[in-house]
Amino acid sequence: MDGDNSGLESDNYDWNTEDELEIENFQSSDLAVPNGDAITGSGEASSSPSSSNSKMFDHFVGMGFSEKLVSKVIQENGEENADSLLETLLTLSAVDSSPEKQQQNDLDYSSSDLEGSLLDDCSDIDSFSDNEEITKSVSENDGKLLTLVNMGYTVDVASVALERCGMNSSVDELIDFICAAQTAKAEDALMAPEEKPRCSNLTKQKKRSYYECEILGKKKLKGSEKKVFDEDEEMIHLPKPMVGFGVPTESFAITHRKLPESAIGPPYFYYENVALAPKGVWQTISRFLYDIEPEFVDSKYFCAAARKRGYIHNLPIQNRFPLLPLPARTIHEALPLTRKWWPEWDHRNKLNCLQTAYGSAKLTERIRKAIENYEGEPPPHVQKYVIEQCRKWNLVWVGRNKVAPLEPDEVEMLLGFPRNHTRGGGISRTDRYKSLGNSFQVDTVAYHLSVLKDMFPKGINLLSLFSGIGGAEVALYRLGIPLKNVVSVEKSEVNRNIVRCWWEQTNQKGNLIDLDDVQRLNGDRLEQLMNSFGGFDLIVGGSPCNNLAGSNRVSRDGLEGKESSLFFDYFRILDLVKCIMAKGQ
DNA sequence: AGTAGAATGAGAGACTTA
DNA sequence: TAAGTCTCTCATTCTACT
Repeated sequence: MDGDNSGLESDNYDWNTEDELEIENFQSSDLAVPNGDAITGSGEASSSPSSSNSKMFDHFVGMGFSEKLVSKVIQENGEENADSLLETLLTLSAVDSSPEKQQQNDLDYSSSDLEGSLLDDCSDIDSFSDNEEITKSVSENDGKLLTLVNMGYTVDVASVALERCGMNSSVDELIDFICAAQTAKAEDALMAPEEKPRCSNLTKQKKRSYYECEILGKKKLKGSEKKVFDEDEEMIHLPKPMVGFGVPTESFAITHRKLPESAIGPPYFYYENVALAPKGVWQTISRFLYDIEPEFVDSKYFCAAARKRGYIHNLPIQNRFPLLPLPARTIHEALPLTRKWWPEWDHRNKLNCLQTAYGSAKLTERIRKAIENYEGEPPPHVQKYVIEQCRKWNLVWVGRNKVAPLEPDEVEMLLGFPRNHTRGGGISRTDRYKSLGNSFQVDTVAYHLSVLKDMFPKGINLLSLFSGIGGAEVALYRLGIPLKNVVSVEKSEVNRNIVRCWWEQTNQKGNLIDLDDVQRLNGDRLEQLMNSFGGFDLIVGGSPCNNLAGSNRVSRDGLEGKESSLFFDYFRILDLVKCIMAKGQ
């Protein structure tokens, strides 16, 4: 430890939340949609001529233009050029929107409306990005209107916001206005008049718009303006060394931080994902999770294997303590039997990240043969090949010239789980590796959660989302924090069985409720559960990393990817719980 | 049907060198 | 300082085999 803590200072993060900047990025970029599909300029409408008419019509009506206006403009201009159609519609509607008419408009659209229009708008936005003249040709207010429409708001909504906030208002102010109106309306619809809790989702739609900006920003990276964009948009820098607010084995520690008002519990929450996500992902996650700075930690400071992860939580950070005994932190300590066979030319003392795939027996055989071709120490090129493969697949030495992948029980041990935690119950070896590879490093998580022990001597109620094999539950149990009621949501049946089995084996006194799908966990169900035991003390979850992880060559689509977009369900549920608990107070 | 083996790079940070 | 090199990454999918 060189005492260089600069990497941990707050200026190591760039929390540039300049709305205008992001909106600019948004405006001039291609569009992607939450399911991960990029929408190309051609658009669906033009790709299916048979339904072209109705689609173009529906497309603009769906954006909020009146049927009459759309019909008229299509009639006059044809439908070949969606860009010029939109321009005409925007110009006409801006002129047409009298204040009286706007006052009557209801600031009402559902999230599906937003998504729908976002989807539908793609071709237009893409084209706009290629045609700066169009943007320049409209007036300043038309530009703001266009920006809002591009972001998925209907023309009516955008017009009303512009009218109410005044022509000099910034786009950010306009978005704030729309968000506030939506929230007020949503609360009216959802809550009884006498009970309207102060709900943190006041900023939800705004945050959502940030998310959309992020998608666009990312797409832009792939374009010709990459360099400019990189310069303009400072990304989060990972701290070096990656020890978060502190780890037990290093002297450095930050013990105080100021959380944003909206971030403060109850409930406490704890979110986890891969540290090395595509650029912009952690900024988005952080913005959704109440602007809390992520704590990036490499579990190599806790055990013998690296695991670079980011954690966002609202837990206190002073008086943390580690699980005892402290785990072995070198390969030789963790796997003493390997020491005998470890060649001098293999200088590894830490394993790389324990992933879901593992080295094959055939590979280890090839390595053995490659080494056995030589007497004594193999030549440098062979050494290089062997070391390369060993690092790539986390192979360890188990005999003379013989390497092997870690056994599942060794992975369990390295990750802080009890031996045979994932064994049995009909799970295959491959699936054990997969479940373990997707799991928490228990010692790391427990260190962060340890502050709860004094606060909840009688135990906690836990909501565990994306539970996997129960890393959070195991961490809390090993900390000696009683688990009173645990609602565990996990899609994989074998994983649910593993947690259930562990629950029974450890003679838990509490109540375990397991559910299978976060997307089906709605407000009613949550309220019902929370009413039965009085709310959650802690909400833990590491949402899927499939579309964020560097190992994924096929679908590293970012936070809008098929699985990784489930992060938004984590946020949704967290926000719901906050609302319900606020209501109950 | 279930499992293991193998092929499939990009992206980004760390580090080195000119 | 800039460019080149090295290193690592909670994965996916197809094929062959039992």
